[in-house]
Amino acid sequence: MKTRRPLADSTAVHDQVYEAIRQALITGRIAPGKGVSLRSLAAELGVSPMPVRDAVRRLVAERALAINPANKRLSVPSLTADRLEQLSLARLWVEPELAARAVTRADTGLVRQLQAIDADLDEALRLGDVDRYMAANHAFHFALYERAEADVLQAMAGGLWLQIGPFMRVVFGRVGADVLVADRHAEAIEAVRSGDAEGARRAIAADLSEGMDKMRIAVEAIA
Amino acid sequence: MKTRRPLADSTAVHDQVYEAIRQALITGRIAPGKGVSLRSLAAELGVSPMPVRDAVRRLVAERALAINPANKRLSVPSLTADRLEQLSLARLWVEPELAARAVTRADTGLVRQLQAIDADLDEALRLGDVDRYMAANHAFHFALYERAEADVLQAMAGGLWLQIGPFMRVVFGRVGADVLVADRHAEAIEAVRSGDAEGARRAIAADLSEGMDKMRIAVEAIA
DNA sequence: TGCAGAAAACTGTGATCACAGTATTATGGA
DNA sequence: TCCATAATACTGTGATCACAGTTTTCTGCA
Repeated sequence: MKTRRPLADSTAVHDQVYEAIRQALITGRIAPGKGVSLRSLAAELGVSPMPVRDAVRRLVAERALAINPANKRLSVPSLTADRLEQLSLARLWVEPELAARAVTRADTGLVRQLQAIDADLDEALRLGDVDRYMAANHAFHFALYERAEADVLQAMAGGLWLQIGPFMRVVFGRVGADVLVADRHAEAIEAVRSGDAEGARRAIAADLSEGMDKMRIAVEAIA
Repeated sequence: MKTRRPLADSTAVHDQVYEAIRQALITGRIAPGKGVSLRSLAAELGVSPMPVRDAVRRLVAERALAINPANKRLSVPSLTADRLEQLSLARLWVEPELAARAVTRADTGLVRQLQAIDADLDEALRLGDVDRYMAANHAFHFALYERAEADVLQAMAGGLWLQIGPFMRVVFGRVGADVLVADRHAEAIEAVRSGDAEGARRAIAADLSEGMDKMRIAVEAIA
């Protein structure tokens, strides 16, 4: 099977594979605890195992995938209450900080972008489309964080989302998306619009805090 | 060149390579901005390029190595003031938290271990052995953090340390190790011994804060 | 001596194979 | 029908090669 492509787009295959798996994880299309393998992923994505190996290595480093130390097999980490607590704490520190920094660099274009994403998010909620909701929620937060121009912190936030993504999907898939209609996005947008950095910090902190609380309750109920 | 070894120790070759490069970075034996390559690293370590490739992929994901997007070549990231500020902020949040958690799980064995490492550190300082100092300083902090039993946070701290390591070495190599004789390790050990979580939090925060301040000044002086 | 331009060396990437384990499935006997 | 055991399939790991692109070195002309 010759998969050599004309490389019209210059991005390396392993980057595309990474992005594909990453999206699958963030939107929770791969369930926690589920086992995956290099060859199965490769077959699914229509590429050779080699770039998958590169992408997986990266995802393991980001703790978005785990290696069973006994048999060295790959799996999506299953979320424990302890892990959830640590991830919550970390998100609650880094993400409000990014939001506050973003405000000082914001413009009306960002406000419009956030409003558009939020509208899409609301529609996804109304339709009960969990996949689309997950993607829109991610897009909202990172459109904002991107503006902070703090690559180290943003990378940290990205890693945390990646770890918590599969979780969210399981929880919301069971509990129903209607639980999370109440977010603080409007509040955050207003803070960005009015240049209120501390307001944005509070809004994002509240958004995360409430979301994680719901997850905590749901995780306990499931486990 | 047959490098197949008897695999007496079960750890995979790419893990050993990772650890070797990691140590080289943490102790600053590879200078920031310096270019490296898969094959040169492989030759240096006496292994084939394949496990090096795996290890490097992991280090890039941890931002301990960087890929030049233009020519895709590897290098050790050079530290900017902006990057230093973000890393400081992140360390200042996560590491005191780990220290505080560690205290609640500490025992006399940990205290003795920390004292031993600190003694080694002091001797390295007296001898002016920067390599040994760097290794001992890392050992001290992570012997403590290890006890927190918070793998997510500890991984974050490890990643931050990995990013800041090459930096520290350059700064202290130029400025001389005598600048940093004053640390807060004794204070931290005492807090661990007496079970004072908040004291440990303060001690580690002060230790980091003062260390990073020195680095900030040195970086500005150099740049 | 200086400087184009060709040649060689080196770069990361991807494919393919071999290997030693582990897990799964099939098989045979009670 | 049930269970131990053998056979098969599948796993990650490492080695080796090919390739296209970039960088460095060498060469020959002025």
